Amino acid sequence: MTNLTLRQLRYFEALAHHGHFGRAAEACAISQPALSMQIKELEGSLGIMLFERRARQVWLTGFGEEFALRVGDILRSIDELDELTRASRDTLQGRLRIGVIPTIAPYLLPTLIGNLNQMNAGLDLHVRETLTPTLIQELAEGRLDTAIVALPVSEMSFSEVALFSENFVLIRPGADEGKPVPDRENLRDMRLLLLEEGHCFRDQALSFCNIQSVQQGLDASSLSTLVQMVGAGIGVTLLPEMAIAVETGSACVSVSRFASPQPSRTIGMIWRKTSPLAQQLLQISEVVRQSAVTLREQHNA
Amino acid sequence: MTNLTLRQLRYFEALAHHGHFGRAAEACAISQPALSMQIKELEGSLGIMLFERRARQVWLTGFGEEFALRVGDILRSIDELDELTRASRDTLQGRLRIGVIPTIAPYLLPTLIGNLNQMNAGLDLHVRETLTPTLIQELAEGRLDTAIVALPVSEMSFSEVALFSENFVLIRPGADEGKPVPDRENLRDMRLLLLEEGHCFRDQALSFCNIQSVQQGLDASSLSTLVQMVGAGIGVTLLPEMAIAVETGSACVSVSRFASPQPSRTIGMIWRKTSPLAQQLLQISEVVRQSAVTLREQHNA
DNA sequence: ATTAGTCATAAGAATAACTTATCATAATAA
DNA sequence: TTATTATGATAAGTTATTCTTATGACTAAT
Repeated sequence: MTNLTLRQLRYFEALAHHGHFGRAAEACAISQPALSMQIKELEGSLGIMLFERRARQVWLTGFGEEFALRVGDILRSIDELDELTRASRDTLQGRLRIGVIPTIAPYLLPTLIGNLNQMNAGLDLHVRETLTPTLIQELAEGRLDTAIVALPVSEMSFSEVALFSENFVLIRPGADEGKPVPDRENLRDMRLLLLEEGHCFRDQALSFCNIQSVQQGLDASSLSTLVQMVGAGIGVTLLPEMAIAVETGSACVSVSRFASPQPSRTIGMIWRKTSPLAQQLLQISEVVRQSAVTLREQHNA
Repeated sequence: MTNLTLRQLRYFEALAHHGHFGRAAEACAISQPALSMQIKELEGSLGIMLFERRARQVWLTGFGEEFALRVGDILRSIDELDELTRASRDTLQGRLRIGVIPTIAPYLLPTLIGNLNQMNAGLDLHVRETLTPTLIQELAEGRLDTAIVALPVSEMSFSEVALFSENFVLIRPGADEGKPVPDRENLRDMRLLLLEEGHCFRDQALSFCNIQSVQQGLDASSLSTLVQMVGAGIGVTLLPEMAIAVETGSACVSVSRFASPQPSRTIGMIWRKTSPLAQQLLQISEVVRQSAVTLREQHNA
């Protein structure tokens, strides 16, 4: 048993509906014998008659009626499966697990989530905020669908697309407002406050200053803390552009741009090359890019 | 679209479960390429990837998970369909529409319904009580599955089985108790009360008396009424054996058997020769026969 | 008695599904 | 690195299923 087919169920439903082999067959776009055979096959494999055939009419047996009710439900479920598929084919639906580094997440996500939800009704967004190495591992293991990180990541098995680049600005105590902006050489002699080990932004800042490491045990766990420390006069720090609006609102600090070439980093999106979502992730990346643009415009306005 | 098959869904479920083409194929008792092809076919017809394939692992995409949930429900429904079928194959389940003539129904049905329900848990019994011509028509039109009537019905398109025969007894006013039992010739001269036109029992009674019709407009609509009329001294009547216990309980009437050969009729069951229920109806007829036997024994005890 | 309507059956053609053999790729081991 | 192993994809050919057309059988209506 259990070799009944959806085809048989569809033919069965048609015959139950039309009560006439010829017309049911026509409705199924097949010949009458083809339908007769499938019905016969179905009844044979079930071991029960579904229809009573009489000279000029065909009707369901009692069992056939019960059967028809269930078959109707099943075929409707199959139809829904089709609808679900059609709805998901182009626009991404369902779960999307996205990882974001901590120096991007708090600033970009509010806008991004808003944009994604607006464009994509059926999206179930799971956000993971953690350091790049963890994101890379979880992405590789299939526990994330994509991640927003600083490029490059240089993983052979990942695709990456650049989204935007953001400059770094200098944050000094409020009292330093108006003082000349130091260049990278001078910066090395100032007390530069940094994020904890593991944050890519720490490495990017160090790299700009051409130093390998700093000795003092004052590393902060968030940009927000860094800015507070600068406000307290403990030292200076760098901030990615995107964080300025949020982080310097309340603290009394001075924000200065560096002379060209300004330090910067490139933010991009990565996913497994094998990911079947590649197509849609590329679309998503466009939304992310647009969210960053919107954010910047809001800031400048 | 819409040419996805149950086979594909079963293979899909197996692969989703095992996460491994080879083992899933083994579980489906097919070769690995066969499964690969069906999955590929499925994904192709859907237009979406269901699995992400990597070197040593295969997992569901987000859409695939949603898909799997629904597919699981559908396959379980199909399994239930099988169970329903297995349960219905031998013992009659579901709706059974049975017609019974009015001179049998009130006496036989209580016992019969009890027996059927006892033997047959899943039986949804619909009883129709009306005159033989109506029963025959509704049976022919497929609005009944079977009927219990007096034989013969002589319809070419019906099968009939005899169930039992029952004698007719004479019902006279209580005061006639002990008087000699008239034979059919004498009976013709007594005031014989009958059911309305259309009742087969009316014709059977007339036939026994060798008369075509009676003139008086005193026809009753039920045996119960007839007995009440006899009790009131209006005349005499005949009663089928099965009705005696119920109908003569309260009225003050005399019950007498005729001399051999006693008048009688044969009760049988009929159904369309084309009915797929034939097999089971034959079983049902055995239950009806047994119910009549039980009834008679109760009466004689 | 003949005709028309309807479903079943038969034979052969077209499709679909499967099997075995083989290839390609990537992770593991040497 | 290089060889090995595990695993899924592909190709070619076979088998099974499903379809079509032609025809038969039965029954109701003319």
